[in-house]
Amino acid sequence: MSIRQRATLDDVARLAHVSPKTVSRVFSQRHLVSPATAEAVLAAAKRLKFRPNTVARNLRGGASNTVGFVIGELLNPFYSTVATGLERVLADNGKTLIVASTDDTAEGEERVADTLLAQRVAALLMVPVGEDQSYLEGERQLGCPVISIDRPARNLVADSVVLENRTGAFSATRSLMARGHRKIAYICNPAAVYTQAERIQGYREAIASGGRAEPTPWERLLDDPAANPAAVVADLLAMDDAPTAIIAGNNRMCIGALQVLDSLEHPPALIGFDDFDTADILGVSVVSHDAVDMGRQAAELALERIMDPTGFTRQIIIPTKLIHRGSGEHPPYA
Amino acid sequence: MSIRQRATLDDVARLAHVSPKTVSRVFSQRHLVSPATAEAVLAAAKRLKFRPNTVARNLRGGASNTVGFVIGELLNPFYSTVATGLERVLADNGKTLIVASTDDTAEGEERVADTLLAQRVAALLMVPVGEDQSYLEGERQLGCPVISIDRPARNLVADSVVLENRTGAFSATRSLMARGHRKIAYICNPAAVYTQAERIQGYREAIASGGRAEPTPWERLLDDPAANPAAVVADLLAMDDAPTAIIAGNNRMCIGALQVLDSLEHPPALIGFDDFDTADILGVSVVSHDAVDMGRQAAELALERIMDPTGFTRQIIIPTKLIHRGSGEHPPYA
DNA sequence: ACAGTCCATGACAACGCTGTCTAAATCTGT
DNA sequence: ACAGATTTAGACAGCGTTGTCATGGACTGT
Repeated sequence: MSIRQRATLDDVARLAHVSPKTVSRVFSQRHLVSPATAEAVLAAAKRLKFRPNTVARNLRGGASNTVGFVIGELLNPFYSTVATGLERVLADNGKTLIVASTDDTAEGEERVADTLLAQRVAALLMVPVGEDQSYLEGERQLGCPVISIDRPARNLVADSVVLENRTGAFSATRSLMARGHRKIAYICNPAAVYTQAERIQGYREAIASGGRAEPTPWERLLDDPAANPAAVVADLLAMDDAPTAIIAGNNRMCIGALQVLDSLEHPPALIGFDDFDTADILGVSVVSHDAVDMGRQAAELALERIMDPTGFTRQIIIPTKLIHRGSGEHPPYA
Repeated sequence: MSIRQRATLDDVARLAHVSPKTVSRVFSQRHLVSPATAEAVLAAAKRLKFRPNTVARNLRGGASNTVGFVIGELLNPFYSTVATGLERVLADNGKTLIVASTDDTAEGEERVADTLLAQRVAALLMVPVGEDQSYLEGERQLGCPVISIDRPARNLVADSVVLENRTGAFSATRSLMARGHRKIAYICNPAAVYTQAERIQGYREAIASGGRAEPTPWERLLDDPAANPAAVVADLLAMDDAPTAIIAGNNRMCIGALQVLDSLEHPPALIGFDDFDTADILGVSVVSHDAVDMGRQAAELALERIMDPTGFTRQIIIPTKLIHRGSGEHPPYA
């Protein structure tokens, strides 16, 4: 249980009878050291269980090998999937990923961003929650690139990686229309976020392309986190003029809808947004996307900006794809 | 696009006409500074957009506010759920979480552990993959606590947080037996990991308690990552003496089993291990656990060890709970 | 044999911050 | 009004590393 002292460059240097700088070179620019010396240094380092201190290294070099990811909640599979993609690319480039979650509040976002910036992350990746990211503008000017994921940052010059939401919703809606559906519901909660706004727009564009100009009476754009998805769907189906098809704007609504539809003999068609584990078993058609790839692209964008913080910002759009599994392909039972 | 210089303590000190140390105090021991001075310093800091550098602070203090988590793959919901619990507790205690994944290989594990240790994490949490973690013994003696999650570390003195695997499997098996099942299968892949070994033992103990001494003919303990879960289940049910109930040792096997059982008129009873998103909709009974809590407890253990690296190591056991949802409660159709 | 190169190594300061010690100014009680 | 305690602030060094520059010896070509 004895706690020994951690060996430093100087300790190794002393043992190997060389200068600290030579030891430093062995661990970072080996080619500048003669093989014999290097070997002696390595032997000494091994004996002392020496391990270079990245933190000190970065302090001196002014660099940083960490990248911060500000996330709503790691529990949400979407975030953790994106984080997977990030981590893979970053690890391949010698960077480590620091994850911090915001509890999905704007204050939380600012607080954790602050913590990460104090750690001098080389770049800040985030899924913005708040309405305004202008508080990061200073840091960006100080050379810390900000990459916004899933939704664009507001009031801030930042690169972003987003989904092809509108097209995804458009094609889901069109697919239902092509099968004869005219009364197509769109349900989501919360609705007041970028992704839903985009999806709703895609949905409406598709409906409009079929001749209907005004918003449909089957839209349920909620903003109450406590709303019960199943109840919303049940209400919808109890209407006089009930929809024959439902598009669920996100996973939670989709699973809520499933709970209701399960017990129906002639359930309405259902298309979800965002794929989930058992969707194929359940035969649920969804508008899917590759969240790992989203993370990957975001990380690559970050690495690029770390190299060159100047230059125009970019927006990368990740494609979505309608996957037919049955639930979205049956015609209206009317 | 101009990149300004980042302000340091000294810059702020100069602007506020005080010594750097005073500025330092304002940001860490405010009560030792007179209110007037503090205010002046804060004003100067604000004007310069100064942000204390945690890295430099830690370098001097010899401490660290980061904790590393070595993980197989963030994509796996179990890992990301544990990470959630970790992150919550760590954030509450002013620490940030660095996540690094190993691709589930022993070499990967050693490599990323090395990277994290070079970052001087205050503690190393890990889900061990390799057969031997003795390579960490040196670091532990150097004062970096190691906490092993989900499985105990091998050849290393380390605290650990594991599930009540054996009891979970035992009670699942007994529950099936109580409903009249005598031919109970246990399927898992891979089988050569601690958690499965424990679960299998619990299963066998339960079977033995019913009178059967030797291993059952319905065990399918695979170790081929490429094995198709559905095919294994189909084979099992095609036996002359087919089982009337199945216990799936993990999520993947459980979902595989579902795919087969779905099409059967009289499916065998099924109990899975580890809960999943749509298990309630699908009516799948499972032995469940609270992975967030696992993370939480691991983090608390880590914090405790950071405070006091000496002292006896502990093993925390997280309870498992059998959740009845239907699939595991029907009697044998024989 | 001699200037001009090249190579291996080292001395020194600095990265941004804080622990430790010291000094001066202010306050306390009598 | 004075010793002693307390408050406030600064000087200095050092955390573990590396950038920069300097040094000395071994090479090259003529």
